[in-house]
Amino acid sequence: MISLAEENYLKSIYHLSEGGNKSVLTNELAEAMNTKAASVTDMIKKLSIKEFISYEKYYGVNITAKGKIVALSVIRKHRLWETFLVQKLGFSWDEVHEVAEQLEHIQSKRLIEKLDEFLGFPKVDPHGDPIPDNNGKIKTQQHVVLATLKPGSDSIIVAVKDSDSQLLKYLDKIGARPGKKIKVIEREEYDGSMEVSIQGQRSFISKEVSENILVTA
Amino acid sequence: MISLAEENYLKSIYHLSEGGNKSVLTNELAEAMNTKAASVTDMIKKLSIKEFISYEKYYGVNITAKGKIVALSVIRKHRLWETFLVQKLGFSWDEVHEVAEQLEHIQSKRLIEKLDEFLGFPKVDPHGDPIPDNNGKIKTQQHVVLATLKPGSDSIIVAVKDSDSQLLKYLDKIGARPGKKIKVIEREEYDGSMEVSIQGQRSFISKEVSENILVTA
DNA sequence: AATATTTTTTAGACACGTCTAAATTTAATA
DNA sequence: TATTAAATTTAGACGTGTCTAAAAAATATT
Repeated sequence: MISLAEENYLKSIYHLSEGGNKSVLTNELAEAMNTKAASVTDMIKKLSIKEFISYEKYYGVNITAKGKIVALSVIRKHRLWETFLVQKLGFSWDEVHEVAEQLEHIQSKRLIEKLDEFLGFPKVDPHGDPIPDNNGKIKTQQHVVLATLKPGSDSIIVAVKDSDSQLLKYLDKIGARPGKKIKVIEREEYDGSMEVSIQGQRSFISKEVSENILVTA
Repeated sequence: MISLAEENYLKSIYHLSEGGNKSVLTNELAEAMNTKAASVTDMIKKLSIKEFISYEKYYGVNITAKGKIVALSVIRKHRLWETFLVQKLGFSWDEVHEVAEQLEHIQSKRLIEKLDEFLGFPKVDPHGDPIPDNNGKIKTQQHVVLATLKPGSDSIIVAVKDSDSQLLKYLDKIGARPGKKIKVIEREEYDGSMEVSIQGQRSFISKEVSENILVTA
């Protein structure tokens, strides 16, 4: 059996390693998990014994294939629940993260299969992030950070990086949701801020914001 | 904050005390919680300090008004989720209990309000048990155990006591679901078994079964 | 009423997940 | 390269919830 804490660690390691493509350092994890480095070391040892990660002292951890399966299962559940909350219960996309953090730990294969079916087998969640399938396969989206686009560029928003409620509320206000067309009108080299147009609505956005918006390449 | 274990104990105490109408003994609780008497004593002390129950050594526990609020909130969530699983996800009523045991601990007022609305503010769950309202008010149903009825009696099934999957599957087979009319054809005094008719379908049921079926008075 | 039995509580222990403070290792800097 | 700084691990502790074995209290039996 895998505990709630272990699931959360694996999910975090998966994300921080960008899907298992690089190692994750103790302090990074401590920051992400809102805990202390010493606690991370303890948990890392346990996950290592259970072979969910490989771990070399002082050099960070790497998630194993076995660990990835767990992480992707949790991520799948998280994103399906978020979709449910928005599409069926009428939550707005900035309200779903915390609740989904709890729902993602419900253990029932059947529940997730039924939920997936009930939602019409969605491919992405309300933030545009891809939902891993039943076998842990995830479509890595071909995307680019809005901040890197040059003036005149035309593209479509595919996802939002951060799930911070404040950011999402703001994006909602300027109409920036996955699927919408976005055009870069101007870009200020000094601070990286830009003027964009989303469905005719013009907005000035800071670099912090444009770095959180992912668009088609 | 109240822990998962504490919520489960309070729920159990509420049920065993029949809604707070009698005290609950340590061994009863241990049996219900699938744990040892010593563990129950430990937890009882904690719940007592937090004033969810009152407790006199060697004489069992009584749930307080404060404890009842917690218990009823958990029961409300449990029954709403069961309703969701059956009505929206297509679970059968014998499959929902375990999953609802997990879902009942999700902490989000908003989620439960939305879910309630999504389900059309149901008054009873799939087993016929009343769903407490937002303020912890619960309609105590006027019912009688089928086992006590005399031959010739006509009534309507209102609920099923046990949530055991085997029992529910069996009841499904003989058509015994809340809302259905049931007539006692004959009753064997020796072992308490009876022949009943549900929508024209005749079945012989043992005393164990008839004691789990609640009907209108 | 004295003794035996059952129920409940206490004492002491353990796994989990966390912490602080100190020690160790690696990386950075002079 | 010697020293300082930063990151990481170890040691020892704590709260939660559980357990077993033993002690204490209540109930039942002779």
